[in-house]
Amino acid sequence: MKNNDKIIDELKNIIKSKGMKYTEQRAVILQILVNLDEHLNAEEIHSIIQKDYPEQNIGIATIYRTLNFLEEVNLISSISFGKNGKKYEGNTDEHHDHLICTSCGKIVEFLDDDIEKRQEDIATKNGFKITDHSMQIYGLCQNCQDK
Amino acid sequence: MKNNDKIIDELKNIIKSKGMKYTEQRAVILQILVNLDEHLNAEEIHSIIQKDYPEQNIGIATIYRTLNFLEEVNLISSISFGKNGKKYEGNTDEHHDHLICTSCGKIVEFLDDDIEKRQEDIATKNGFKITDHSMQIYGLCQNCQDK
DNA sequence: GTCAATGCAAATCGTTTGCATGAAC
DNA sequence: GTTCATGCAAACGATTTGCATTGAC
Repeated sequence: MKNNDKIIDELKNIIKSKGMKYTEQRAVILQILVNLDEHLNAEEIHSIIQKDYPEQNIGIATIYRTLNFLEEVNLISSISFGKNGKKYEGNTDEHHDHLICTSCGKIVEFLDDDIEKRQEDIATKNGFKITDHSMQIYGLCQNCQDK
Repeated sequence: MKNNDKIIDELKNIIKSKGMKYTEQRAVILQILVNLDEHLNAEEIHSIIQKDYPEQNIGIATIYRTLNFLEEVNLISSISFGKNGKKYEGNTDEHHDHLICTSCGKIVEFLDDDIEKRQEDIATKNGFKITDHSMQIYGLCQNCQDK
């Protein structure tokens, strides 16, 4: 739980520095994303709260508001699917990209230095500044190919 | 207009082979995406039709249905934005990827063989089959950085 | 004439917003 | 006590669906 405390401290600092107010809701949502090593969407986070934190009654609007805020201050990040909306994960130190199954939604994380470098080169060459280093490869995972 | 005829023939063949029916609407939508060298969303296509094909009165539902169909049979392809929805482009022979400005929506197409190869390697290593070879880099374009 | 495709309006899904209430400071 | 955050419900925008009508074959 040390990691946990650290990131909650970070949250508190950011909130204070922005003249905002620290709330239990924000902490719970951040903790879920940091602790569970999964990619979750707003609805899934809502369910987890109802199951694991039954004393909390967090509205779905608050979840969306909090997710937007946490992403803005870089404590979490999101990847978006064609239509299934967005999924979030707690930010770790290491940047990585995603391999996403378009059929079942399975996500594999990977990091490839060559691609990272090439990405930067291409962006620079075109006058772009990569803001979030986000890249996704869509395809079919083994299971879904077999169907 | 030769290119045009060719792709419309292709459309006709696909439609016939599937026991479906050829309609003017489907042809118009495909032609717009093939002729205009732009990335368009459903609403934009709708406007273009009202302006350039005033004799046609194509409902927005038909546009969505047609776009889904055309993408399924690989005559067009789409890229998706965070929330601004999806944009479509006519398929050319050469595959390419997209560099997308998250602020103004500007899109730059590029192709990098190294990345293509690495992508394939990574996908294969993880049991994935890349279905649509889609990759997007999000960032800020020159203009939007200057603001 | 049959069956698929269309246009329209209503429905749906994910997400956002307005507002009165409640909690943090 | 002031101000920000919350929960709720209503609003929203993009996309989909149900259904009667139209058009391709």
